[in-house]
Amino acid sequence: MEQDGRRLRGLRSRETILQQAVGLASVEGLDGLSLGRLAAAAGVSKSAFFAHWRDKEQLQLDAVEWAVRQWTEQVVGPALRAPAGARRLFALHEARLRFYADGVLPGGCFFFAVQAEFDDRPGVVRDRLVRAMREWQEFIRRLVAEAVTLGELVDSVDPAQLAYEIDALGEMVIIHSRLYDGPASLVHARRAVLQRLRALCPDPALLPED
Amino acid sequence: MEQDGRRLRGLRSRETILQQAVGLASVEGLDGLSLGRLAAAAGVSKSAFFAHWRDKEQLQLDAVEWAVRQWTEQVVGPALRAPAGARRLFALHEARLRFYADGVLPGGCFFFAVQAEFDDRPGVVRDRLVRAMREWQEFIRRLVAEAVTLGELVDSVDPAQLAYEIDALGEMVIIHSRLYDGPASLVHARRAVLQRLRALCPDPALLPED
DNA sequence: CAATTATGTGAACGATCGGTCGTTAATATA
DNA sequence: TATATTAACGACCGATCGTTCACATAATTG
Repeated sequence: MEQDGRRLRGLRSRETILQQAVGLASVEGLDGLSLGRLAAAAGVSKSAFFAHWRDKEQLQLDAVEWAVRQWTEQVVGPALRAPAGARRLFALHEARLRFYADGVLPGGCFFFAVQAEFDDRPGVVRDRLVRAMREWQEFIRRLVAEAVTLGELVDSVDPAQLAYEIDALGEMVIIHSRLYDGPASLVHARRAVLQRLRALCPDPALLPED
Repeated sequence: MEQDGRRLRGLRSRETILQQAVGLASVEGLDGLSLGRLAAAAGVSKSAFFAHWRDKEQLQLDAVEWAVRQWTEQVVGPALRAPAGARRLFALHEARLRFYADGVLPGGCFFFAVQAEFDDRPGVVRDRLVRAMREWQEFIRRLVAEAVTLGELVDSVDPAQLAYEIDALGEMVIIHSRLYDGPASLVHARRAVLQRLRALCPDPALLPED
Protein backbone atom coordinates (compact mmCIF):
# COMPACT_ATOMS: atom_id res chain seq x y z
CA MET A 1 0.00 0.00 0.00
CA GLU A 2 2.34 2.64 -1.22
CA GLN A 3 1.52 6.07 -2.60
CA ASP A 4 -1.44 6.91 -0.50
CA GLY A 5 -2.47 9.89 1.54
CA ARG A 6 0.50 12.17 1.83
CA ARG A 7 2.36 10.68 -1.09
CA LEU A 8 -0.63 10.74 -3.41
CA ARG A 9 -1.49 14.27 -2.43
CA GLY A 10 2.03 15.30 -3.40
CA LEU A 11 1.68 13.78 -6.83
CA ARG A 12 -1.66 15.45 -7.33
CA SER A 13 -0.51 18.95 -6.43
CA ARG A 14 2.64 18.38 -8.46
CA GLU A 15 0.49 17.75 -11.51
CA THR A 16 -1.88 20.64 -10.95
CA ILE A 17 1.08 22.96 -10.50
CA LEU A 18 2.61 21.71 -13.76
CA GLN A 19 -0.67 22.07 -15.58
CA GLN A 20 -1.06 25.63 -14.34
CA ALA A 21 2.56 26.31 -15.24
CA VAL A 22 2.10 25.16 -18.83
CA GLY A 23 -1.09 27.17 -19.17
CA LEU A 24 0.43 30.33 -17.74
CA ALA A 25 3.62 29.83 -19.74
CA SER A 26 1.59 29.70 -22.94
CA VAL A 27 0.53 33.25 -22.10
CA GLU A 28 3.55 34.93 -20.56
CA GLY A 29 6.36 32.49 -21.24
CA LEU A 30 8.33 30.19 -18.99
CA ASP A 31 10.51 32.94 -17.63
CA GLY A 32 7.91 35.67 -17.60
CA LEU A 33 5.98 33.31 -15.38
CA SER A 34 6.75 34.19 -11.77
CA LEU A 35 6.64 31.71 -8.94
CA GLY A 36 4.48 34.05 -6.92
CA ARG A 37 1.72 34.26 -9.49
CA LEU A 38 1.99 30.56 -10.26
CA ALA A 39 1.58 29.84 -6.56
CA ALA A 40 -1.51 32.00 -6.43
CA ALA A 41 -2.95 30.32 -9.53
CA ALA A 42 -2.26 26.85 -8.17
CA GLY A 43 -3.55 27.70 -4.72
CA VAL A 44 -0.39 26.86 -2.81
CA SER A 45 2.31 28.83 -1.07
CA LYS A 46 5.40 29.96 -2.91
CA SER A 47 7.70 27.81 -0.85
CA ALA A 48 5.72 24.71 -1.72
CA PHE A 49 7.54 24.56 -5.04
CA PHE A 50 10.84 23.83 -3.47
CA ALA A 51 9.52 20.65 -1.95
CA HIS A 52 8.99 19.40 -5.52
CA TRP A 53 11.68 21.17 -7.55
CA ARG A 54 15.15 22.32 -6.67
CA ASP A 55 14.75 25.65 -8.45
CA LYS A 56 12.76 27.40 -11.14
CA GLU A 57 14.79 25.80 -13.91
CA GLN A 58 13.82 22.28 -12.83
CA LEU A 59 10.16 23.29 -12.86
CA GLN A 60 10.64 24.73 -16.33
CA LEU A 61 12.13 21.48 -17.54
CA ASP A 62 9.23 19.48 -16.16
CA ALA A 63 6.79 21.95 -17.68
CA VAL A 64 8.36 21.36 -21.08
CA GLU A 65 8.00 17.62 -20.52
CA TRP A 66 4.36 18.07 -19.60
CA ALA A 67 3.70 20.21 -22.67
CA VAL A 68 5.37 17.66 -24.94
CA ARG A 69 3.17 14.92 -23.55
CA GLN A 70 0.04 17.03 -24.01
CA TRP A 71 1.03 17.85 -27.59
CA THR A 72 1.74 14.22 -28.36
CA GLU A 73 -1.62 13.10 -27.03
CA GLN A 74 -3.77 15.80 -28.59
CA VAL A 75 -2.02 16.45 -31.91
CA VAL A 76 0.22 13.53 -32.79
CA GLY A 77 -2.28 10.97 -31.50
CA PRO A 78 -5.19 11.91 -33.77
CA ALA A 79 -2.85 11.94 -36.76
CA LEU A 80 -1.67 8.40 -36.05
CA ARG A 81 -5.28 7.27 -35.98
CA ALA A 82 -5.73 8.44 -39.58
CA PRO A 83 -4.59 6.23 -42.50
CA ALA A 84 -0.93 6.70 -43.32
CA GLY A 85 0.00 8.94 -46.23
CA ALA A 86 -1.42 12.23 -47.38
CA ARG A 87 -4.50 11.85 -45.20
CA ARG A 88 -2.38 11.38 -42.06
CA LEU A 89 -0.35 14.44 -42.94
CA PHE A 90 -3.43 16.57 -43.27
CA ALA A 91 -4.95 15.03 -40.16
CA LEU A 92 -1.88 16.20 -38.26
CA HIS A 93 -2.35 19.73 -39.50
CA GLU A 94 -6.02 19.70 -38.65
CA ALA A 95 -5.39 18.30 -35.18
CA ARG A 96 -3.02 21.17 -34.53
CA LEU A 97 -5.54 23.72 -35.74
CA ARG A 98 -8.20 22.15 -33.59
CA PHE A 99 -5.87 22.34 -30.61
CA TYR A 100 -5.58 26.06 -31.19
CA ALA A 101 -9.24 26.62 -32.00
CA ASP A 102 -10.41 24.76 -28.90
CA GLY A 103 -8.30 27.02 -26.71
CA VAL A 104 -6.77 24.09 -24.87
CA LEU A 105 -4.12 26.46 -23.54
CA PRO A 106 -5.07 30.02 -22.63
CA GLY A 107 -2.12 31.44 -24.57
CA GLY A 108 -2.73 29.26 -27.62
CA CYS A 109 0.55 27.41 -27.87
CA PHE A 110 3.10 26.65 -25.18
CA PHE A 111 5.95 26.08 -27.60
CA PHE A 112 5.39 29.25 -29.52
CA ALA A 113 5.46 31.45 -26.44
CA VAL A 114 8.51 29.66 -25.12
CA GLN A 115 10.56 29.54 -28.30
CA ALA A 116 10.45 33.29 -28.64
CA GLU A 117 11.85 33.53 -25.13
CA PHE A 118 14.63 30.98 -25.30
CA ASP A 119 15.90 31.24 -28.86
CA ASP A 120 18.63 33.56 -27.64
CA ARG A 121 19.19 32.28 -24.11
CA PRO A 122 21.52 29.30 -23.69
CA GLY A 123 20.91 26.69 -21.02
CA VAL A 124 19.37 23.32 -20.32
CA VAL A 125 15.83 24.57 -20.89
CA ARG A 126 16.73 25.78 -24.35
CA ASP A 127 18.48 22.49 -25.07
CA ARG A 128 15.39 20.55 -24.06
CA LEU A 129 13.23 22.78 -26.22
CA VAL A 130 15.50 22.35 -29.20
CA ARG A 131 15.30 18.58 -28.83
CA ALA A 132 11.51 18.70 -28.64
CA MET A 133 11.23 20.91 -31.70
CA ARG A 134 13.70 18.80 -33.64
CA GLU A 135 11.67 15.67 -32.91
CA TRP A 136 8.49 17.44 -33.97
CA GLN A 137 10.04 18.62 -37.23
CA GLU A 138 11.51 15.16 -37.79
CA PHE A 139 8.09 13.64 -37.22
CA ILE A 140 6.50 15.77 -39.92
CA ARG A 141 9.35 14.93 -42.30
CA ARG A 142 8.79 11.24 -41.66
CA LEU A 143 5.09 11.54 -42.44
CA VAL A 144 5.93 13.34 -45.67
CA ALA A 145 8.47 10.70 -46.69
CA GLU A 146 5.98 8.01 -45.86
CA ALA A 147 3.36 9.62 -48.06
CA VAL A 148 5.88 9.76 -50.90
CA THR A 149 6.71 6.10 -50.43
CA LEU A 150 3.04 5.23 -50.52
CA GLY A 151 2.71 7.11 -53.79
CA GLU A 152 0.33 9.63 -52.25
CA LEU A 153 2.71 12.52 -52.86
CA VAL A 154 4.75 13.01 -56.01
CA ASP A 155 8.38 11.91 -55.92
CA SER A 156 9.77 15.38 -56.43
CA VAL A 157 8.65 16.44 -52.94
CA ASP A 158 11.48 17.40 -50.58
CA PRO A 159 10.36 16.25 -47.10
CA ALA A 160 12.31 18.92 -45.24
CA GLN A 161 10.93 21.62 -47.50
CA LEU A 162 7.31 20.53 -47.22
CA ALA A 163 7.66 19.98 -43.48
CA TYR A 164 8.87 23.54 -43.05
CA GLU A 165 5.89 24.85 -44.98
CA ILE A 166 3.32 22.84 -43.07
CA ASP A 167 4.80 23.78 -39.73
CA ALA A 168 5.15 27.47 -40.56
CA LEU A 169 1.63 27.79 -41.91
CA GLY A 170 0.26 26.09 -38.81
CA GLU A 171 2.28 27.86 -36.17
CA MET A 172 1.65 31.39 -37.39
CA VAL A 173 -2.02 30.94 -36.62
CA ILE A 174 -1.16 31.82 -33.02
CA ILE A 175 0.04 35.32 -33.82
CA HIS A 176 -2.48 36.10 -36.50
CA SER A 177 -5.53 34.86 -34.66
CA ARG A 178 -4.64 36.69 -31.45
CA LEU A 179 -3.56 39.98 -32.92
CA TYR A 180 -5.80 40.79 -35.83
CA ASP A 181 -7.30 38.15 -38.08
CA GLY A 182 -9.18 36.20 -35.48
CA PRO A 183 -10.58 32.89 -36.74
CA ALA A 184 -9.87 33.85 -40.36
CA SER A 185 -6.28 32.78 -39.91
CA LEU A 186 -7.46 29.27 -39.08
CA VAL A 187 -9.19 29.13 -42.44
CA HIS A 188 -6.11 30.46 -44.22
CA ALA A 189 -3.80 27.98 -42.54
CA ARG A 190 -6.12 25.09 -43.32
CA ARG A 191 -6.66 26.03 -46.94
CA ALA A 192 -3.00 26.71 -47.55
CA VAL A 193 -1.87 23.26 -46.49
CA LEU A 194 -4.85 21.52 -48.04
CA GLN A 195 -4.33 23.05 -51.48
CA ARG A 196 -0.60 22.47 -51.28
CA LEU A 197 -1.11 18.78 -50.49
CA ARG A 198 -3.78 18.36 -53.14
CA ALA A 199 -1.46 19.86 -55.73
CA LEU A 200 1.21 17.33 -54.83
CA CYS A 201 -1.11 14.36 -54.52
CA PRO A 202 -1.63 12.12 -57.56
CA ASP A 203 -5.05 11.20 -56.18
CA PRO A 204 -6.53 14.43 -54.77
CA ALA A 205 -9.73 12.59 -53.95
CA LEU A 206 -7.96 11.36 -50.83
CA LEU A 207 -8.26 14.85 -49.38
CA PRO A 208 -11.33 17.01 -48.81
CA GLU A 209 -12.06 19.51 -51.55
CA ASP A 210 -12.25 22.50 -49.25
CA MET B 1 20.61 78.80 -34.55
CA GLU B 2 18.34 76.37 -32.79
CA GLN B 3 18.97 72.76 -31.87
CA ASP B 4 22.60 72.95 -31.06
CA GLY B 5 24.66 71.84 -28.12
CA ARG B 6 22.32 70.70 -25.41
CA ARG B 7 19.28 70.27 -27.63
CA LEU B 8 21.11 68.34 -30.31
CA ARG B 9 22.85 66.15 -27.79
CA GLY B 10 19.47 65.25 -26.36
CA LEU B 11 18.19 64.16 -29.75
CA ARG B 12 21.28 62.10 -30.36
CA SER B 13 21.17 60.17 -27.10
CA ARG B 14 17.45 59.75 -27.56
CA GLU B 15 18.08 58.01 -30.85
CA THR B 16 20.92 55.83 -29.62
CA ILE B 17 18.80 54.74 -26.67
CA LEU B 18 15.93 53.86 -29.00
CA GLN B 19 18.21 51.96 -31.33
CA GLN B 20 19.62 49.97 -28.43
CA ALA B 21 16.11 49.39 -27.13
CA VAL B 22 14.91 47.94 -30.44
CA GLY B 23 17.97 45.71 -30.67
CA LEU B 24 17.65 44.44 -27.14
CA ALA B 25 13.89 44.03 -27.51
CA SER B 26 14.43 41.79 -30.53
CA VAL B 27 16.26 39.46 -28.16
CA GLU B 28 14.38 39.60 -24.89
CA GLY B 29 11.20 41.46 -25.77
CA LEU B 30 9.95 44.91 -24.89
CA ASP B 31 8.96 44.00 -21.38
CA GLY B 32 11.75 41.56 -20.68
CA LEU B 33 14.02 44.47 -21.48
CA SER B 34 14.91 46.16 -18.20
CA LEU B 35 15.78 49.82 -17.90
CA GLY B 36 18.92 48.96 -15.96
CA ARG B 37 20.39 46.79 -18.69
CA LEU B 38 19.26 49.20 -21.37
CA ALA B 39 21.00 52.00 -19.51
CA ALA B 40 24.20 49.98 -19.35
CA ALA B 41 24.00 49.13 -23.05
CA ALA B 42 23.35 52.75 -24.01
CA GLY B 43 26.02 54.08 -21.67
CA VAL B 44 23.78 56.36 -19.63
CA SER B 45 22.36 56.31 -16.14
CA LYS B 46 19.05 54.66 -15.42
CA SER B 47 17.39 57.91 -14.45
CA ALA B 48 18.34 59.53 -17.76
CA PHE B 49 15.34 57.87 -19.37
CA PHE B 50 12.87 59.92 -17.45
CA ALA B 51 14.21 63.11 -18.97
CA HIS B 52 13.05 61.75 -22.35
CA TRP B 53 10.08 59.52 -21.52
CA ARG B 54 7.46 59.70 -18.83
CA ASP B 55 7.65 55.98 -18.09
CA LYS B 56 8.65 52.66 -19.61
CA GLU B 57 5.46 52.42 -21.63
CA GLN B 58 6.24 55.64 -23.52
CA LEU B 59 9.68 54.33 -24.36
CA GLN B 60 8.12 51.09 -25.60
CA LEU B 61 5.76 53.04 -27.85
CA ASP B 62 8.63 55.01 -29.35
CA ALA B 63 10.63 51.81 -29.79
CA VAL B 64 7.77 50.35 -31.81
CA GLU B 65 7.74 53.49 -33.91
CA TRP B 66 11.47 53.20 -34.48
CA ALA B 67 11.18 49.53 -35.46
CA VAL B 68 8.38 50.31 -37.91
CA ARG B 69 10.52 52.94 -39.58
CA GLN B 70 13.48 50.58 -39.81
CA TRP B 71 11.30 47.86 -41.30
CA THR B 72 9.80 50.26 -43.80
CA GLU B 73 13.20 51.45 -44.95
CA GLN B 74 14.92 48.10 -45.16
CA VAL B 75 12.13 45.76 -46.27
CA VAL B 76 9.31 47.78 -47.80
CA GLY B 77 11.71 50.17 -49.53
CA PRO B 78 13.59 47.60 -51.63
CA ALA B 79 10.29 46.04 -52.69
CA LEU B 80 8.97 49.36 -53.96
CA ARG B 81 12.10 49.75 -56.06
CA ALA B 82 11.25 46.52 -57.92
CA PRO B 83 8.74 46.54 -60.80
CA ALA B 84 5.16 46.22 -59.62
CA GLY B 85 3.50 42.83 -59.78
CA ALA B 86 4.83 39.37 -59.06
CA ARG B 87 8.43 40.58 -59.03
CA ARG B 88 7.69 43.21 -56.41
CA LEU B 89 5.95 40.64 -54.27
CA PHE B 90 8.92 38.33 -54.38
CA ALA B 91 11.32 41.23 -53.85
CA LEU B 92 9.46 41.99 -50.64
CA HIS B 93 9.91 38.44 -49.44
CA GLU B 94 13.58 38.46 -50.36
CA ALA B 95 14.17 41.80 -48.66
CA ARG B 96 12.72 40.36 -45.48
CA LEU B 97 14.90 37.28 -45.68
CA ARG B 98 17.94 39.45 -46.28
CA PHE B 99 17.02 41.52 -43.25
CA TYR B 100 17.08 38.35 -41.19
CA ALA B 101 20.17 36.87 -42.84
CA ASP B 102 22.18 40.04 -42.39
CA GLY B 103 21.48 40.02 -38.68
CA VAL B 104 20.37 43.65 -38.68
CA LEU B 105 18.86 43.07 -35.24
CA PRO B 106 20.61 40.78 -32.78
CA GLY B 107 17.40 38.91 -32.02
CA GLY B 108 16.42 38.57 -35.68
CA CYS B 109 13.05 40.31 -35.69
CA PHE B 110 11.70 42.95 -33.34
CA PHE B 111 8.08 42.29 -34.18
CA PHE B 112 8.29 38.57 -33.70
CA ALA B 113 9.81 38.85 -30.23
CA VAL B 114 7.30 41.49 -29.25
CA GLN B 115 4.15 39.89 -30.65
CA ALA B 116 4.70 36.80 -28.57
CA GLU B 117 4.85 39.03 -25.51
CA PHE B 118 1.89 41.28 -26.11
CA ASP B 119 -0.63 39.05 -27.84
CA ASP B 120 -2.30 38.44 -24.49
CA ARG B 121 -1.58 41.71 -22.67
CA PRO B 122 -3.99 44.60 -23.33
CA GLY B 123 -2.77 48.18 -23.42
CA VAL B 124 -1.61 50.97 -25.67
CA VAL B 125 1.57 49.13 -26.68
CA ARG B 126 -0.43 46.16 -27.88
CA ASP B 127 -2.79 48.50 -29.73
CA ARG B 128 0.11 50.16 -31.50
CA LEU B 129 1.54 46.76 -32.42
CA VAL B 130 -1.77 45.57 -33.79
CA ARG B 131 -1.99 48.66 -35.97
CA ALA B 132 1.53 48.11 -37.28
CA MET B 133 0.90 44.45 -38.07
CA ARG B 134 -2.42 45.23 -39.70
CA GLU B 135 -0.78 47.77 -41.96
CA TRP B 136 1.95 45.27 -42.85
CA GLN B 137 -0.57 42.58 -43.69
CA GLU B 138 -2.64 45.07 -45.64
CA PHE B 139 0.46 46.09 -47.58
CA ILE B 140 1.14 42.52 -48.67
CA ARG B 141 -2.49 42.10 -49.67
CA ARG B 142 -2.30 45.25 -51.78
CA LEU B 143 0.78 43.96 -53.59
CA VAL B 144 -0.99 40.69 -54.30
CA ALA B 145 -4.08 42.44 -55.60
CA GLU B 146 -1.90 44.66 -57.76
CA ALA B 147 -0.16 41.65 -59.26
CA VAL B 148 -3.55 40.14 -60.08
CA THR B 149 -4.66 43.38 -61.72
CA LEU B 150 -1.49 43.42 -63.80
CA GLY B 151 -2.23 39.89 -64.93
CA GLU B 152 0.91 38.57 -63.28
CA LEU B 153 -1.06 36.33 -60.93
CA VAL B 154 -4.08 34.27 -61.92
CA ASP B 155 -7.49 35.71 -61.10
CA SER B 156 -8.42 32.95 -58.71
CA VAL B 157 -5.88 34.18 -56.15
CA ASP B 158 -7.36 35.33 -52.84
CA PRO B 159 -5.15 38.23 -51.68
CA ALA B 160 -5.76 37.64 -47.98
CA GLN B 161 -5.01 33.95 -48.35
CA LEU B 162 -1.77 34.42 -50.28
CA ALA B 163 -0.69 37.26 -47.99
CA TYR B 164 -1.08 34.98 -44.98
CA GLU B 165 1.05 32.31 -46.65
CA ILE B 166 3.84 34.68 -47.64
CA ASP B 167 3.95 36.28 -44.22
CA ALA B 168 3.86 32.99 -42.33
CA LEU B 169 6.56 31.36 -44.44
CA GLY B 170 8.78 34.39 -43.96
CA GLU B 171 8.26 35.01 -40.29
CA MET B 172 8.86 31.46 -39.12
CA VAL B 173 12.43 31.73 -40.35
CA ILE B 174 13.22 33.45 -37.05
CA ILE B 175 12.33 30.45 -34.91
CA HIS B 176 13.66 27.77 -37.22
CA SER B 177 16.97 29.43 -37.99
CA ARG B 178 17.73 30.17 -34.33
CA LEU B 179 16.63 26.91 -32.82
CA TYR B 180 17.62 24.11 -35.18
CA ASP B 181 17.71 24.51 -38.92
CA GLY B 182 20.15 27.36 -39.14
CA PRO B 183 20.44 28.89 -42.61
CA ALA B 184 18.50 25.98 -44.16
CA SER B 185 15.26 27.63 -43.10
CA LEU B 186 16.13 30.66 -45.21
CA VAL B 187 16.35 28.39 -48.23
CA HIS B 188 13.06 26.73 -47.36
CA ALA B 189 11.27 30.02 -46.89
CA ARG B 190 12.62 31.39 -50.14
CA ARG B 191 11.82 28.31 -52.19
CA ALA B 192 8.35 27.95 -50.72
CA VAL B 193 7.23 31.43 -51.71
CA LEU B 194 9.06 31.34 -55.03
CA GLN B 195 7.46 28.10 -56.17
CA ARG B 196 4.08 29.23 -54.91
CA LEU B 197 4.31 32.46 -56.91
CA ARG B 198 5.60 30.71 -60.02
CA ALA B 199 2.70 28.28 -59.89
CA LEU B 200 0.25 31.19 -59.81
CA CYS B 201 2.04 33.31 -62.40
CA PRO B 202 0.96 33.04 -66.05
CA ASP B 203 4.47 34.09 -67.05
CA PRO B 204 6.85 32.29 -64.68
CA ALA B 205 9.82 33.74 -66.54
CA LEU B 206 9.25 36.90 -64.50
CA LEU B 207 10.62 35.11 -61.47
CA PRO B 208 13.95 33.35 -60.97
CA GLU B 209 13.92 29.64 -61.53
CA ASP B 210 15.41 28.75 -58.17
C1' DC C 1 23.40 89.51 -17.68
C1' DA C 2 19.53 87.11 -15.49
C1' DA C 3 16.08 83.66 -15.78
C1' DT C 4 14.63 79.65 -17.59
C1' DT C 5 14.90 75.28 -19.75
C1' DA C 6 16.80 70.76 -20.80
C1' DT C 7 20.22 66.93 -20.07
C1' DG C 8 21.93 64.08 -16.99
C1' DT C 9 23.55 62.06 -12.26
C1' DG C 10 23.33 59.34 -7.86
C1' DA C 11 20.85 57.99 -4.02
C1' DA C 12 16.88 56.09 -2.49
C1' DC C 13 11.76 54.31 -2.61
C1' DG C 14 8.43 50.36 -2.42
C1' DA C 15 7.37 46.29 -4.85
C1' DT C 16 8.50 42.01 -6.58
C1' DC C 17 11.73 38.65 -7.95
C1' DG C 18 13.91 33.70 -7.04
C1' DG C 19 15.33 31.30 -3.17
C1' DT C 20 16.35 29.77 2.01
C1' DC C 21 15.13 28.55 6.63
C1' DG C 22 12.83 26.72 10.57
C1' DT C 23 8.74 24.68 11.70
C1' DT C 24 4.36 21.95 11.79
C1' DA C 25 1.43 18.25 10.93
C1' DA C 26 0.39 14.13 8.57
C1' DT C 27 1.94 9.83 6.67
C1' DA C 28 4.94 5.90 5.80
C1' DT C 29 8.19 2.60 7.67
C1' DA C 30 10.40 -0.37 11.10
C1' DT D 1 4.20 2.24 18.72
C1' DA D 2 8.51 4.76 17.72
C1' DT D 3 10.85 6.95 14.01
C1' DA D 4 11.82 8.83 9.73
C1' DT D 5 9.84 11.13 5.58
C1' DT D 6 7.22 14.25 3.32
C1' DA D 7 4.07 18.15 1.93
C1' DA D 8 3.27 22.56 2.99
C1' DC D 9 3.61 26.86 5.43
C1' DG D 10 5.07 31.83 6.91
C1' DA D 11 8.86 34.71 7.53
C1' DC D 12 12.63 36.48 5.64
C1' DC D 13 16.95 37.22 2.47
C1' DG D 14 19.58 39.87 -1.14
C1' DA D 15 18.92 41.41 -5.75
C1' DT D 16 16.55 43.77 -9.17
C1' DC D 17 12.56 45.93 -10.94
C1' DG D 18 10.34 50.69 -12.43
C1' DT D 19 10.18 55.13 -10.56
C1' DT D 20 11.00 59.48 -7.88
C1' DC D 21 13.68 63.15 -6.04
C1' DA D 22 17.17 66.64 -5.14
C1' DC D 23 20.70 68.46 -7.41
C1' DA D 24 24.41 69.90 -10.82
C1' DT D 25 25.57 71.63 -15.32
C1' DA D 26 25.17 73.53 -19.69
C1' DA D 27 22.48 75.88 -23.28
C1' DT D 28 18.76 78.76 -24.61
C1' DT D 29 15.84 82.76 -23.95
C1' DG D 30 14.32 87.44 -22.45
